[in-house]
Amino acid sequence: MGHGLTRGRLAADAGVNLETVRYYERVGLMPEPDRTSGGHRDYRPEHRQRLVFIRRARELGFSLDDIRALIALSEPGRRTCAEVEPIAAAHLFAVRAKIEDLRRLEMVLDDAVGRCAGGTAPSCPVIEVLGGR
Amino acid sequence: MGHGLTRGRLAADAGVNLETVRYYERVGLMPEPDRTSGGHRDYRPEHRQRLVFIRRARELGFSLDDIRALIALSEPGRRTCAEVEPIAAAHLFAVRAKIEDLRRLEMVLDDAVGRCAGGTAPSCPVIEVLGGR
DNA sequence: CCTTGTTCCTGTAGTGGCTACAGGTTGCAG
DNA sequence: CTGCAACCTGTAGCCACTACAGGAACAAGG
Repeated sequence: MGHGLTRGRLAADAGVNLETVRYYERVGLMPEPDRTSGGHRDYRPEHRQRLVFIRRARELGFSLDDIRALIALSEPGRRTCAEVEPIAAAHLFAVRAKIEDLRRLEMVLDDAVGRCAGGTAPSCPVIEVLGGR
Repeated sequence: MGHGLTRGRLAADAGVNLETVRYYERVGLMPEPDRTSGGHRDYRPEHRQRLVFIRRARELGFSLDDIRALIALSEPGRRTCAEVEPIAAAHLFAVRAKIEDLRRLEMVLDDAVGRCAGGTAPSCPVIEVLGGR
């Protein structure tokens, strides 16, 4: 009955899990599509574009709240850059902080694991780092 | 009535949220302590040591499942290193993978934000990266 | 037209690792 | 003995999904 895309097709096309589509609709990230006479969702190409947008933004680590804002700002007729930049810059900042955190923790782990590899010591360097015994 | 530590005291000493202590007990990471006559938890120093262990392991990014294993392996009388090393090494591997992911994404973001800063362009590089318009 | 099998529908519950709240009891200091 | 802080329990919420159960609709083959 529908002449557009089914939910399964849309999800596959955009590279997103089937259930995730319904979730995005529920939280207001995806607009409610038309329905077939039988009640099945009937998507159009703009839905696919929107879903790909969301997927890419998620891959870049933006939160769903950020993505809501980015979607609003990507509507035609907006002078976007000035409004988009702070969101992206804040996220970039957070990403860099996360990298720093992980690097510090990589060093501690690497050191402990390196000393661990030695052999059958009576106490383990990894456990020691954690304050055990 | 209790001559040990209260939950609040334990949590503060170990640098952990009050409610988190109860949560760790619920999921079997912290042993159930004795109770006062009135039903309040009454912790002893070994509880604090355990909680600090958990907190440090969390800071290093270990999952609660990993931590359960590490705790078991940190019991006295275990020849730990050979058994601890694979857990820590696997985690180190995951941390490095995460750093790689974040670095890739940092580059994409940095590039887009850099081009964004330019000014009042008609279309925004960040939005373009995401496939919008 | 009818059957078959896949996809879809809805609502709900679970994941990890907490955190927060409500409504009530206990502990302790003044 | 009063007052209030800290505790008690159970439960719900957070994020971003993912999975399931029980049933209806759709597309293709006979």
